[in-house]
Amino acid sequence: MSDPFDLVAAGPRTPAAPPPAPLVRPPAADFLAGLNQAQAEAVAATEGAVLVLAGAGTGKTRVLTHRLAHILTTGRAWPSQILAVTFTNKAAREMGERVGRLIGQAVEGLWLGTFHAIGARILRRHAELVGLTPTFTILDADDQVRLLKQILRAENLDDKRWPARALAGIISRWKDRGLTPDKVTPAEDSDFALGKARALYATYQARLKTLNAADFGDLLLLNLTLFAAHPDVLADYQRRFRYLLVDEYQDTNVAQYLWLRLLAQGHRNICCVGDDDQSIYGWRGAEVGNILRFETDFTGARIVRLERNYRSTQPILSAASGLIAHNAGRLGKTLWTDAPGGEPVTLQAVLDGDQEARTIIDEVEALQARGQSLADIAVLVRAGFQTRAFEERLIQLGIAYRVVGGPRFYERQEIRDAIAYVRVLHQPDDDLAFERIVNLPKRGIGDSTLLLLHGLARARGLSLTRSVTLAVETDELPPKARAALLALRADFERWRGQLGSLPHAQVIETLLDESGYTGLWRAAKTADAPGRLENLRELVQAIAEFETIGAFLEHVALVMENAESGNQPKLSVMTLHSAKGLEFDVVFLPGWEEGLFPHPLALDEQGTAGLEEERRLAYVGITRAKREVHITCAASRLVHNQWRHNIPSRFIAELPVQHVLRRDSATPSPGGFRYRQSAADAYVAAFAGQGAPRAAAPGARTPPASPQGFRAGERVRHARFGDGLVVAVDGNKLDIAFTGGGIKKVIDSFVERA
DNA sequence: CGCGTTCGATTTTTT
DNA sequence: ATCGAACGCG
Repeated sequence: MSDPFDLVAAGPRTPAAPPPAPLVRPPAADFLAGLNQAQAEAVAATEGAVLVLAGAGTGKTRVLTHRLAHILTTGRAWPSQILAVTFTNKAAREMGERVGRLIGQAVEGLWLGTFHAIGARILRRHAELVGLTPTFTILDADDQVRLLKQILRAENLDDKRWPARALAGIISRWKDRGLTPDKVTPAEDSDFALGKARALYATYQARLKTLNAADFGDLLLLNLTLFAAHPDVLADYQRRFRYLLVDEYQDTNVAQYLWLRLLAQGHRNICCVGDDDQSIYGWRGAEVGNILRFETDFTGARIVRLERNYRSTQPILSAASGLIAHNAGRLGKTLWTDAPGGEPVTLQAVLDGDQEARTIIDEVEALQARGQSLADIAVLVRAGFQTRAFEERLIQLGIAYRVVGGPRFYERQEIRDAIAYVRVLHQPDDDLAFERIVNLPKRGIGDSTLLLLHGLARARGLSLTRSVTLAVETDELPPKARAALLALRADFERWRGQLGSLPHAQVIETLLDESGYTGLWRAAKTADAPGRLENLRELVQAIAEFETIGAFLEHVALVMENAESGNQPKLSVMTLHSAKGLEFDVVFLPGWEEGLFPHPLALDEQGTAGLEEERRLAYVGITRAKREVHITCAASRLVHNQWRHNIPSRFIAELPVQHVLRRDSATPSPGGFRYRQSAADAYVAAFAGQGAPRAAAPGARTPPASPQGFRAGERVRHARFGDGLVVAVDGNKLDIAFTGGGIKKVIDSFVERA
């Protein structure tokens, strides 16, 4: 059987071209200095395939940036010969800035960006080879769903029973796996619309092509199509990219993996950085398998482990390690730190969500009173709805906070509307954009007129804009609609005419005013209208910074982010997912209950993959903290206006008790409440954390040592089980979390210090 | 065609 | 509870 992943091994080796002269002349800074041994190894291993297993807080970004600087300043490659991919724009930006700072000058010409941005860049250069033009539109999730909804209706499928959203998800997952419609086998068809999903996918792709559009998944998938059909184009990129650098490799999906494999075949210098324990995006197509299989995928790959943690205290690391050790199939890393001391992770039971918010925010105030900046405190929740209780409390007390991961700038209604105008201006055939604005503000062009235009467009194989030109010549339209369309067409022609002579930003400002769109918000008396007008002004300002409207639209679709307002320190409230990659002094982890965390919808029917991903999420949460972690669970919670009663999360019981301090609520309260409070404490004690020392018993907290002197937190080696970390000590019996996975009880005389 | 009411759904998220 | 979409009436 041929191994589909044997591409690199089989590919011809590209002859090496002479290396360029060093970018920066001596004194070339030594980018290996100041790194620990593993970090230096990861930076110095420039040739061949390298996997850097970078545990949380082990200096991953440092390695990435130093590696880039090292390659550049030693003259191994020009910036334009390096491809560095990330998942988020933020990560790409930070990498670029930090490399620039290291080298002492901005690096020009680097292929540094997100998978999607780079995919789009390549695709635009060769668009016609995959049936698009270089100005193709990039559809976001919203456009995608609208389009699918139209297709479902056209197929007479009940879009209530078969929601377009769900279909969008199915198609995206297929694209994540690198599957074009013809490659989806009947067996893989979902039960969506009675097995019609494959056919719908094909229809959708055909529609995209006629719209001259690509969705996010296509940005990579069409690269694969392009490379498969045009080996010369691929060979060109393979020759170009001397060094490939990939961040967050554990989050790559199959399509991204295949893309990397193809591009890496030239010089075969690919360095992937990631952490299998922080893979939390399986539900959107990420394949942990990519990182687990790296050694077999890339022949002769070298693996470097970064395990020395510079972020957290030992109790925090031990708690996290003990928890994640319950996962099977890990590559295995054990984080450690030199830093002495540290507070145990605290665990507290509360009665309900409100009390949880009160308890946590009280603690935030106490921290603040001790001089702790709000900017270094975070509340990390499992699900979005949990943020509400905290927001209410924070508003009530007037504490500055920000909820990370709210609607993005370009997802706001007014911005999407305005951009739809710009899209029509830039590409008149953009039907989705046209539909959005044709009757906004109201011009008397309703569903019936639109339906007629659609019919005409389909019959003639034209775009909507073009069918408007035809329709206004006939008398099929109601006079009012006809006049409105004529006026709109004339408007667009006028604005387009201005593009030659006036700056685009000015044309777009005119467009928004003259179309009546700005007026819509000026007339609106809702509280958010001024803010929306402000956003529109910001948008126009943003346009001015781009050479072309095309470049601006690319930016909006792929890069644009929320403007962060104000620089006053704020408490961060966000989901565990958005917290990945961040760090805080103090981290609060509310909602550790069965029914919420692990989330029932994440637990798959069979197998433990879902549970393990939830556990990794918990691991990500704990490892965000530098100094303090506070976990809470509520006995009852009001969800969707219904009381739910939960037992504490199984993850609580999985924390090594030596590093957990159970805190009983000491809130002075009226009689009945007090009784119920102690009931909540007893409740937690009954289910979880039984062995954990209680805050009420001060002085009894010196970590016990085994007869051989082992203490929790120590790294040990066992002849049979390998390396591990002591997570608990009970007499001469040690609970050890082994690197290979699992916690085992071992007699202390069978292990030695590692 | 536009507005108002009713019904239904509600993990995690980037691009 | 709350938000969004869909349907039906004026």
